[in-house]
Order: sequence, then C-alpha cells, then structure tokens
Amino acid sequence: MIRCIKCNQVHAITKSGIVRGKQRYRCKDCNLFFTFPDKEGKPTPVRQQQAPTIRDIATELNISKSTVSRALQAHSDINEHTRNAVIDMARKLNYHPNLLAKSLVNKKSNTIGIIVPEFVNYFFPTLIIGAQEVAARAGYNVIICQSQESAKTEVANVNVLLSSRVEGVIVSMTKETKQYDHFRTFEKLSIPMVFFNRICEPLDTSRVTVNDYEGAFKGVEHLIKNGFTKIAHIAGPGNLLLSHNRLKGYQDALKKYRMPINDKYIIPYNLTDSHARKCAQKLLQLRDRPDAIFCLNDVCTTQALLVAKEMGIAVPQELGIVGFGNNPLSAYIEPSLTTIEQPVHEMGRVAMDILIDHITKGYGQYTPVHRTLATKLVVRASSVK
Amino acid sequence: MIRCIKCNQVHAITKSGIVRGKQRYRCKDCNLFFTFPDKEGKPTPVRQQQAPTIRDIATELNISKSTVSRALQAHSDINEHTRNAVIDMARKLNYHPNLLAKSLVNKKSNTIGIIVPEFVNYFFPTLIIGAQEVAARAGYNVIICQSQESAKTEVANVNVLLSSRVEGVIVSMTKETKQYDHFRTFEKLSIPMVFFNRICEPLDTSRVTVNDYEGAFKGVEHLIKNGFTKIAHIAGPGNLLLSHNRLKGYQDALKKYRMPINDKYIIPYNLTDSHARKCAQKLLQLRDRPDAIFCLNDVCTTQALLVAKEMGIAVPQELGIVGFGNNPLSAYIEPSLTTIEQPVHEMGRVAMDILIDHITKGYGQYTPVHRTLATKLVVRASSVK
DNA sequence: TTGAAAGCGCTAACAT
DNA sequence: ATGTTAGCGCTTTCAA
Repeated sequence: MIRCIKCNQVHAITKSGIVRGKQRYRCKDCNLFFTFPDKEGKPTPVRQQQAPTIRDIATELNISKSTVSRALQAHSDINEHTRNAVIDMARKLNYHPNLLAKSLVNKKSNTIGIIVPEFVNYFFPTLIIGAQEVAARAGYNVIICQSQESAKTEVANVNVLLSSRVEGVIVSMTKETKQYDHFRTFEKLSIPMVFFNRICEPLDTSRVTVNDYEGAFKGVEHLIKNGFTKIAHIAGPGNLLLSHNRLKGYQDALKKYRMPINDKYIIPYNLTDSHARKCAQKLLQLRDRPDAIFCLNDVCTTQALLVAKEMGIAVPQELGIVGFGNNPLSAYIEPSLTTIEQPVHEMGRVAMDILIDHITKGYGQYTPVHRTLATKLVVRASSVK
Repeated sequence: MIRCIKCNQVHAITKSGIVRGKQRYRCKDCNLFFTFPDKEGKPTPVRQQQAPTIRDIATELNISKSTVSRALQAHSDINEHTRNAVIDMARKLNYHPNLLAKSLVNKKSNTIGIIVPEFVNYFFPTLIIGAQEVAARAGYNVIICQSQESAKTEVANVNVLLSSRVEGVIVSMTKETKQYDHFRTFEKLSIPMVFFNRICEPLDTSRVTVNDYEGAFKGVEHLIKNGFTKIAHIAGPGNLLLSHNRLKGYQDALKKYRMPINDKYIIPYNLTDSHARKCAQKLLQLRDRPDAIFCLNDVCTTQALLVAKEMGIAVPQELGIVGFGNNPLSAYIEPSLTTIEQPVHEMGRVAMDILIDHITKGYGQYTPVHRTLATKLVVRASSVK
C-alpha cells in the first residue's frame, strides 16, 4: 500500500519508471513524483514531465479520447473544427503519439530488422544506407543489428527482432552460421525475410546477390588475358555460397583457358584482417610463387597488396592483383586496384523493396524472388603489366 | 458486425492485422484467419501463425497469466515447479516476450536513439559500433537515424525517437542546424542527451568531443616546423563549434610563430565531396599559391591531395598536407597523409557510457559532463619534405 | 504461491 | 459527428 508523500492518499498512485534502481511513484492528484529513501531521511521528490497522451488532449478540450484519436488520424467522420482544435492542442502540448501503444493495438510495429555481420567495412554501412532510404520512404523504422560474425550473437539478434515484433527482416549471415533454426522462427510466424550477399540456401526466401560466379570468372579471365599464368585465389568461408560461387568462377576461368588448377594456390581465408595478411604471406612465400592473386574481397585485396609491397614484390610487374567489391580505397591505394564492382547501394534498395513488397502483400500472397545484380570489371593498375 | 466465415458466430472475432490493404479478422473459436473479398467471390482464408503470448502459455498449463508473467521474470514468489513448467512451455511454444507491451506497461522502452548526419564516411559508422557495444552490454536497443545533413530530417528523426519513447539520445548535429527547439523537447521530458563531435552549445547537456583546438594547433605547428610558410586552411561550416575550434587552433599556431594570417588562405567548405574539390582547386589556383594546407577532415584532405596530383603539384615537396581524422585511407593513399588522429571507437563508447549513466541515475540525479578526448598527430609522407 | 482485475496509450466497433 | 467500451500483451496490486 503506497501513500503519496504529500497528500497522503492511496488511490491515485501509479508506478512511473525506475530511478536509480528504485521504483518511482506518481500521485495523480498532486502530480508529484517521488521515490522512497533507502533507510532513513526524507523522501526524494523527483519532478519530471511525462509525455502527453491523447487523454491529456481530450481532457484539455473536454472531448473523448476516441475523438482525439480520430482527429489525429485524419479520420473522415470528424468535424473540421474539432480536428483543428485537436491538432492545435497537440502541437501546444508537444504531443508525440506513442508508437509502442499504437503498434500494440494495431498489431503492426512498422519496424523492419536488418542483421549484418559487421559494419566497419564500407559494404554493409553502404548497403544499409540504401535500404534505409527505401524503408524511410515507405514509413518504416529500421532496427540494425550486428552479429559480429558470431552465430551466437546472430541468434540473440533474431530474438531481439522477434521481441520487437518486426514485420520483416533483411539478413546477411555470419561466416559461422550453419544452423538455421533461428531463421525458421520468422518463417513460422510468416515474417518475410530477404537474404542478401550471404544468403541461406536451405531457406526458401527471397534473395539478393550479385553475380559472384560471373564476376570471379571475368576477374580471372582478365588476369589470364594480361599474361598471368600462375593465378592464386584467396577464398572465403565454406558455409557461404558466395565463397563457392567465386571459387567456381575462378576455377572455370582457368579451365576455359586450359590452365592447371593448383590446390596450393587456393587458400581459405576467415575474413579477419590479420588472417588476410597471413594468407597473402603464405601464398607469396611459396616456392613456386603465384604471379597473380584473385582475392575474395576488398579487405584481403588490400592486405595482399600491402604484403607484396613489404616483401618487395612489384605490383603488377611481378604480381597481378584483382579484388572483389570496389570499395573507395581500391581507387586511391597505390597502385590502384583492379576489382569487380558490385552495386552496393542498389543491393540495399532492392532488398528493401522486395521485403516491403512481401510485407504489403501479406502472408501467402507473394512468392520469393531471387534477384542477381550485375557486377562489372573495373580495370586499374594492379593487373596490367 | 463481423461474422466468422466458417462458424458464422460473431463473438470470437478479433482484428488481426492488415493484408493487402484489407482488414484481416480472426475467429478465436476456429482459429481461422480471413478477409472479405472486394466485391464478390468467396472469402480468402489466410492462415497465419500468431506469435504466442503469455496467455497461450497460461491456457496450455491451466494457470493464470499473472503466474506466467511472474515465472518468466524470475519473480521470487513462485513455485520452482511452476516456474520450470512455464519456462519449458515457453520454449516449446517458441515464446518471445512482446517488447512493445512490456515497454508500454513499464514505461520503459529499453531503447536509445542515435542521430548522426550520415554514415558513409568511416567516422560515424565506427563511432556507432563503439556506442552499440556499450548499449548492448547494458541491455539497450539502439535506433539509428541519419539526418543526412538536413536540419529538416533531423527534426523528423527527433520525432521518430520521441514517438519510440527512447530513454536517451546521442546526437551529432547536421551542418545546417541552427535552431534547437526539437532538442529542447528531450530536455522538457527529461530524456538525457549526449552530444558528440558536433555539439550543441546552447544546450546544457553532456558532451563528448576531441580536442579540436589542440589538434589543429599541433597539425599546423608541425607544418611550420617542417618549413612550410604559406599555410592555408579548408575550414568547416560556421554553425559547428568544431569548425571554430580547429580554425582557432590554426590561427593561433600561425600567431605563435609570428606568421601572417591571410584571409585568402582560409576557405569555407560545406562538407560535400564535390565542394571539397572546389575548395582545393580554388586554393591551388591562387596567384600566391599556398605551400601547405591544413584540412578540416579526411574527406577534404583526400580531395586536396587528388587535386594537387591532377594539377601536377608535388606533395609534399611543393605542397604540404595535414588532415584531421586519420581514417584508414590516410595510411594507404600515396603519398600517405599526415593527420590528426581521433579515438573514434572510444568516443562512441564514452558517449554511450555517459548516456547510460544519466539514464540509470534518473532525472535530477546527474550533472552534465563535458569530456574532451585527446588527439594525436600522426606524421606520414604528405607533410615532410 | 496463485488468481482476478486494473491499467499502460492507443484504436475501432458499436451505440447514440 | 461523437462518446462508450473493449482489448492489444504485459505487469502489478490486492485478495485469497
């Protein structure tokens, strides 16, 4: 039984948040906020303005909450005069609708989740920008989660999004993800998913990728045509389809030009900066050193170049390099890097477009689509002797 | 009066979201989801699993909602056996607590808002990573907003965060922000704010910045000591305190070494890539061309270097360049860039630490702090003849 | 230790 | 055109 520390009554007390770990109460009658002291001493009154609600507007104008609600939603059955009064009062009180309450009653959170492995490396932040543009235009908020390349964190991310009652999700998996039960929960609840870049093959969802196979093929073919004969590949983690596709593109290009495929020249890379260095070092210390490297992504391309420079290996004369991604650094680093360009912004926009389409159509009213965006070979200094 | 299309009764019908723009209903008795067809034809049944609620768990176990709620919160007054049964059932039903409902009743959203002008350029994404790390550890979700350097969008961002009932905000203003009423709303509602990097002077909130003045001073001093005598400055927008501080540092360094301050050598830059180019061009086309440039940030530093290269001006022999920020590109571009390093990750972590401290302490229980982080001069090729 | 009931801020069916 | 009422999923008092 809580009594107001001012008027001493008991019936108008509500809880109102937690302050310094202690329950704060509010007396509706005297509009006083207070907590109770730990042991002795006087109670600490805490004055704090609460965000106004439609109820406040209604009281102020002596009308009902529903009328206020209708006025605010520009409902048709509302008197122009009443509406204006409500809108004015809302502005005057600095009213902001409580999205939590709205979502709860509408069973619609207006929120979309995005899960990416990281966002340091140009690709994911850029993609998110594209996706957010589209979402914002459609009136959706976005919750961005970083799985930090950890499958465990990814599961936690999924739980957060589930609890936030997102209406759809856009995902690029971690390099460790091999189990998909967490994603299946979305499926069960008919929450549409769009995978991009690092897609989940076993799940029948929409996907947005670039043409990894063709990009890799073009990159390696370009090296071959420029006279490189011992072409190595720094390859990606085995659980990611894009690793396989790029590897396949590499292999098929070699096959097409009847060049041997040397297993020693294919080296798996775990996507960390430090490991990229090691992979490059390992390749360049081989007895029969490759004269070119096709790299899985921008990060390892940069590292390969740096390692080559450190070892005094001239690029492109003694070592041709082709990367994948075309991040801004590729153009500025010396020598500038030949690379496979992918439309990152567009990828984000397309993924979000598809997701919103699915959300709008609703369960059972859409079929998953697989969009493959085009890549482009950008020739720079690192691959032309 | 809505009737179930299957059992024809009327009392067990609830709304259940919107499908294809049409209201979907659910009959609780037959657990059938349906919508009504537009004109004629049969109704379209839509089967869709709803997320389970504590009610589902309660029904399943033949206990009350309150008991379930208590069990799930590890409340003390609960039978061990009951708790386990509830937890098992929760897992079995794949229950995820509805954060919207929870937040509504607790008046605590567990959400923090971040507003940044953009996130293409290394600085902001990196900072957000730091901030998110801390927030995640403290159990807070984060809503990230991009104001896109537009004051109008920034106001919209604030409204979104207000409606999402965030418990605190971290902000870096746009280059246009000159009016602060939107931020004052947070103040009125006692929602703590922490500004970083681009702070809002008139507001008495916590701030995290780097030592812009000192950084600039050191950078310019370094140029002077390396024999540069006609040092220009590409300066920032006037509404940002950091622009003034860096400019002041530049001016004071010149003064200290009794060098003239030439107004033609101070050129305002609006933070866009294309304008950075123009500023550099303008400086380098001056009759009395400067022999060094101290640049406001990484973006314009890069552009200055590129323009110099295009014009055939040798860096550092004919033009010394010092930047501010030390993004990864600075080290890789040729010649590598001397720059003022700022601890970006840490800045994010510190800002979030302070914010969470404020949130935890509660209104009136904390005083705003101003934290200034140290910068460091990183000497590379672009400034040493 | 448990259940019943009220209420968080909002929308919408229904009554007026 | 407006008010009344119920309910979204949850927590918390109060009563048992």
